[in-house]
Amino acid sequence: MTAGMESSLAGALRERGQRVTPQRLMVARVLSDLDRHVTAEIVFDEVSRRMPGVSLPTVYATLELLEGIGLIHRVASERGAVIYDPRTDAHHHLVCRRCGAIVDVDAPVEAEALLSAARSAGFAPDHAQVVVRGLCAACSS
Amino acid sequence: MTAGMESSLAGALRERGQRVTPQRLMVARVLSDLDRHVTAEIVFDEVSRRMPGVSLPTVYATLELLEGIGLIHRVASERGAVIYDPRTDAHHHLVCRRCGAIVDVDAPVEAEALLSAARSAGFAPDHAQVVVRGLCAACSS
DNA sequence: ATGACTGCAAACTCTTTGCACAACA
DNA sequence: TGTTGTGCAAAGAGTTTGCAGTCAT
Repeated sequence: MTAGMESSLAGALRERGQRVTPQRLMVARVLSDLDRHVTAEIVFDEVSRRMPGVSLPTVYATLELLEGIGLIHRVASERGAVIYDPRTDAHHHLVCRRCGAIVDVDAPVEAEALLSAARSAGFAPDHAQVVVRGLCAACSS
Repeated sequence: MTAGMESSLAGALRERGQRVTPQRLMVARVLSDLDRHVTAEIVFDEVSRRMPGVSLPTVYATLELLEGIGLIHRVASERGAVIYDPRTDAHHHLVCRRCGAIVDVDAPVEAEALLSAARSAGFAPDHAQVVVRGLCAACSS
């Protein structure tokens, strides 16, 4: 039983003494509804459809906020635009260096040693994510 | 005994029927001399110092070429600019989501299962790289 | 000789910033 | 009521593209 992203966000904001605004809630709702890799632009388009007038800078700011809270992850992106992923459970990504396609992979990877090493170095890790770069099926033929 | 990046590049180019140009060789030489995470801009500056007149688009094209050959790796980048890494042996990266700092980590990670899964999906992987996102020591205080 | 590569300049995309107004707490 | 957050517009950074001329093969 997972709390919706909207309520998780609301809780985190109150905890931090930040404001719960309709724009932020809408961005969270759109992310959990779309439930796939998205760019700021994609989120903006969908948010605009449901709540006209929300600005692109607000969407960017909210995505950053959600990442800081840990409700979404930022994925290494190929073609300029940053990709955000509403899936925060353990999984990894294949990234095509030619077309930029990003595909989920659910094979397990033991990265605890890496996270420990990170902490020893004074680094406060959010999460470890494997990025496999290469060519997708379409681009390698 | 590792072949210098320049000669590796020259060999790969001849094998592919592509041209061995002084600009390409210089980009390779600069990368192996700098021997650290670099942006296209950094490479361009150093190449320009040694061989004035080389253009930024040529540097971009050559970096892409070198990545395709496997002589350098592209690293997930935080702040706009793409980071290239001349180290191609197994290692991973800590990325600070606040200041964009990227630090090497040499802890081992078993990613064979992931690479197999990638191949099964028709994906032709170049390499697997773990990206640990979080806050660096300076930014978490 | 000839086709690939380079340089130049401009365009393009994505993202951030500054400032005035609005609205959550 | 006092900030924090938002919208608007513009700027900024990084990268790519088109084209004419050059050069490796």
